Amino acid sequence: MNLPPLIQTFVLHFGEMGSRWGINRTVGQIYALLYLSEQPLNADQIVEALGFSRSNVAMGIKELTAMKLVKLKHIPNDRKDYYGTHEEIWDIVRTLIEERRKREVEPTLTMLRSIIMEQATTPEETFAQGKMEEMHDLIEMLTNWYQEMQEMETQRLVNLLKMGTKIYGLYQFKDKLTVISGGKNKEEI
Amino acid sequence: MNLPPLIQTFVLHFGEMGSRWGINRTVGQIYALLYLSEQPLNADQIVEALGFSRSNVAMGIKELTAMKLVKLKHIPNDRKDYYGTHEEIWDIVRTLIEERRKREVEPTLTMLRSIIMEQATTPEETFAQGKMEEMHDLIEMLTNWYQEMQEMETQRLVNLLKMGTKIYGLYQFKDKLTVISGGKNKEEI
DNA sequence: CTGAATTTTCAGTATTTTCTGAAAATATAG
DNA sequence: CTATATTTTCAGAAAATACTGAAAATTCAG
Repeated sequence: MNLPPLIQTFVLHFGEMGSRWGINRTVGQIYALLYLSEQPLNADQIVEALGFSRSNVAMGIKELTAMKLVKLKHIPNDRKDYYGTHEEIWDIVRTLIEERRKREVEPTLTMLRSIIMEQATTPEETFAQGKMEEMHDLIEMLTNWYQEMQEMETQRLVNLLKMGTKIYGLYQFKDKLTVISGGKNKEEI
Repeated sequence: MNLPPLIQTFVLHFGEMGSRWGINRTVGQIYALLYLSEQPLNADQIVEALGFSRSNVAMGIKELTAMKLVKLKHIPNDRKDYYGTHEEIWDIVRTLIEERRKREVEPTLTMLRSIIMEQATTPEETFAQGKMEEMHDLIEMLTNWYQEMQEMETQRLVNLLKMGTKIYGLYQFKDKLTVISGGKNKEEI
């Protein structure tokens, strides 16, 4: 590995973190490198920077592409494939969450629903079903909430997050608010 | 493994999911089993239910205890150690997030801060620092937001989540709102 | 087409992680 | 204290995962 120390630290850290999140070290490092790079990089440049085998890099790129975290780009008059990340960081967050939702949350909800449907035959099973239903409802609530956030444009989302729980203060006044905001432009809140 | 099919499905699914989240299959299954169980279980009961070795179960319990997901309990007139999960599901969510924050988010923020402090010597490094700063600020914003949510009592949090983005409609009226909510009980929003 | 450049695949090897049995440590009843 | 019940540790075996080089497939300029 032959990188400016400042970049190397980040790349290594990201590799380690990746392995705690079901992403292997190689893949984490490749992603980190691309994230920090102003221009897209080709596979040989990645090999040069990180010191993995060419085939390992190919596999890493394949995985990142499947996760929609990395996009193939082309440079005029160059036959090589170049790869880059989303430039907007919020798009990265959205992609990450969306992919996990599809691959993990949805299958889990499906599994839970089908178990809840079954007829329990012992008190033990009845209790377990209750717990699973509770989990199902929680996951569904969080998913729905997230889905709404997903649809919001970034700037509004950021404002809302910065606002934090102060917004809850507003919620307490929602009834009063309906009154003044009423009339021609009355809005359902 | 010798479990009612309805419970077994959940336990196996949870084990697989665990491995995508940096938790090993055994640990995931032990947790799932304890989650579904009305009474706390001892290590032998877990061995019996899941078919792992006694030592593997001991290690799994140790890990879950370190993550604060499982608590040691005792049953009168029984020398054995029993283990159970939080009974309130929101406590589980809070614990999960809090532990990841401590183990992953905080070290990452520390690393990013220290890199951002360094003096860049090339345009490449300067660009990379900019990206790292962007990431730092994003993580910090999400963490702060989460921290506020963390402090909220569960029922309020649930209301807020169910409310979803509708709350954003209120935000648009916050200036008007200050007017009516003013007077003796004026509140800063 | 042809052939050079490039990417992808894959079988085998290396590494890492998980799991086990046996032994050590700890706790407690008598 | 002693004996027994129980939990924990840990070195090595087993399994899973990651990585490589070589070969196959694909792409595209001429």
